[in-house]
Amino acid sequence: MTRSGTSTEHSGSGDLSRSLELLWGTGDRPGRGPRPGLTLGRIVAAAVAVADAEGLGALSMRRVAADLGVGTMSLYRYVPGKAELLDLMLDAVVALPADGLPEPGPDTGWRPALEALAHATWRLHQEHPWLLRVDQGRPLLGPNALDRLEYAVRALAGTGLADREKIQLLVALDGFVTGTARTVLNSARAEQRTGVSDADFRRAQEPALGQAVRSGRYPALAGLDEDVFGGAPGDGGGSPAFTLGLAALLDGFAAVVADRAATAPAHPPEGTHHQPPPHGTHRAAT
Amino acid sequence: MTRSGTSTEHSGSGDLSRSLELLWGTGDRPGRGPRPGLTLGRIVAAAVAVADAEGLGALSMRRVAADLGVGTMSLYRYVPGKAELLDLMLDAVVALPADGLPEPGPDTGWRPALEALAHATWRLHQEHPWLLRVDQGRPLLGPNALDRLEYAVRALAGTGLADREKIQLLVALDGFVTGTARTVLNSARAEQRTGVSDADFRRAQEPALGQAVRSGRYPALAGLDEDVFGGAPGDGGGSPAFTLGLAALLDGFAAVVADRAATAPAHPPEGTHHQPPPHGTHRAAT
DNA sequence: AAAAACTGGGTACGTTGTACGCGCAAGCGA
DNA sequence: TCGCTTGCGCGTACAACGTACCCAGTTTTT
Repeated sequence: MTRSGTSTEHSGSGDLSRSLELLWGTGDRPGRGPRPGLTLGRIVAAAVAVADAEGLGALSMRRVAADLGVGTMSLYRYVPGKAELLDLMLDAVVALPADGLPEPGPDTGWRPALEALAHATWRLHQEHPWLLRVDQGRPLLGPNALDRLEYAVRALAGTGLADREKIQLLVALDGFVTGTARTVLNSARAEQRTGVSDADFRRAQEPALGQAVRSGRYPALAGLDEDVFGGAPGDGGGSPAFTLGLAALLDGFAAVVADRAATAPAHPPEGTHHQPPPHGTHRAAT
Repeated sequence: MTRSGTSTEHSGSGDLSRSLELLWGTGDRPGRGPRPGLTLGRIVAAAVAVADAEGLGALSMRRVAADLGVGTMSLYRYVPGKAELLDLMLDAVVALPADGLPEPGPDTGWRPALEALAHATWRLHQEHPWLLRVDQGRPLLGPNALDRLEYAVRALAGTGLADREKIQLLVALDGFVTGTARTVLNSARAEQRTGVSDADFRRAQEPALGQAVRSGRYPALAGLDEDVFGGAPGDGGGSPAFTLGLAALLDGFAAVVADRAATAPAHPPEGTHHQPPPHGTHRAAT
């Protein structure tokens, strides 16, 4: 991998430090040769536009170059390869919504903040359905991804949770959102790609499934109402499964938070600023 | 798509009924020409073996054919294309574990059953890390997938939930499991593919992240303990985030179940067999 | 024996990511 | 001012992919 000609479909290939350099963009022009005719930003934006409009399948280096009116290989002056381009696309797109999320102060609790974040993430995946199809090696933390993380951690600041628990909780929440989003997006994409609607699809399966169910091997399924799988999958505020699951998950989190607050009441859920522990146990996050 | 030569990376291409036919295998030999030298099962098994051992990237029609000692194009006598092969691989692999899951009788509740199912699904993804990388169009329900669904629905039989709610709950649960699995698998795969360990990775990010955090833009992150992201990700019983999230989610489900049991007490959580409603409202699931 | 139906698979095409290297432009030291 | 160095734009070439097409060979039916 990474060695011979064709290889990559994944993000995050070899040169990690190079990726980070691009992500955090020092952007120091050495000023010797001719002035570059392109910018990283333009390339990433063009790539995102292609993916948004026609899906990841249509995203090729040739295509991006053509859209920018340059030769294919010119892109490689700015980006080491497609993998790194995907990393950049990811961070470009995960910026928090401009209209803002409710600021999780000590007055408002963690829950509305996390709920808003979950909905924002859900919307993010609806708007960029290719996000979950990127063969992401490891989430390269760029500025925008850090913004998101910062917001999420800030939301949990007032709780008595240990730092490690906070991260685990956030990973679980993100996993839930992306997992359910994946399900809904797969259906939506299949529908638009094959022209077969969800209902048509179930109708087509009916002969085979009907026979299977009637075989007696699936008694519980046989007892279900007819159209249990129907019901407005991806609209507005998220699918019903998303709504139901999110509420349940946050309820569960609330129990954990209440428990930690009870056993270690040094951290009242309502407090102005705090966290002046002895000293020295804090430092930069990695 | 599906029209010109190269196209597919997704599962579930055009001919849906053909896929179903393969999945449910009528297997009627017309008996005229020479006897086939291969079987669908052998092809699918070989393909799964390749994917398990070397990942989806190594899975090509040429490779599978070579492993079976036949010409590449011979495979197309058995399978319409790679997309359908992937569908078959999926259903082949999602069979419930042979050692069984706790049978959700009226005596034992729904929770241990769903918990066991969630862990089984988690393990499934650990054993076949390529599963979540398949560009699945729509989950083609094969016999094994139906087994899984049957088990899950049976688990919820005793609860007072509406059928639609049961499905939503199960979709949410599956979304959570696959979502968190994806996170863990991405890390693991990145580590093995690039040779950069998780710890190395964080060390490599440290210069960029450290500077970013020290910039003051991320106060909440700056306040975190050092190694919050560490801690045995993918071992044994699931990652810490998975464990924590699953418990929380099931707690939340429990509240929903309790609520439904309270408002419609016609369905006691403990009951022998039941569900003889007037009649006619039931029929096959689709 | 001839015909029909089927299997095996070689060849060829279009598409992908990208290694390599050439020609040229812009700034620096002399 | 000259030329050297550095970097830009990009044409060509290659290996890998999925698979359309088609011919040769084998088995069964008539």
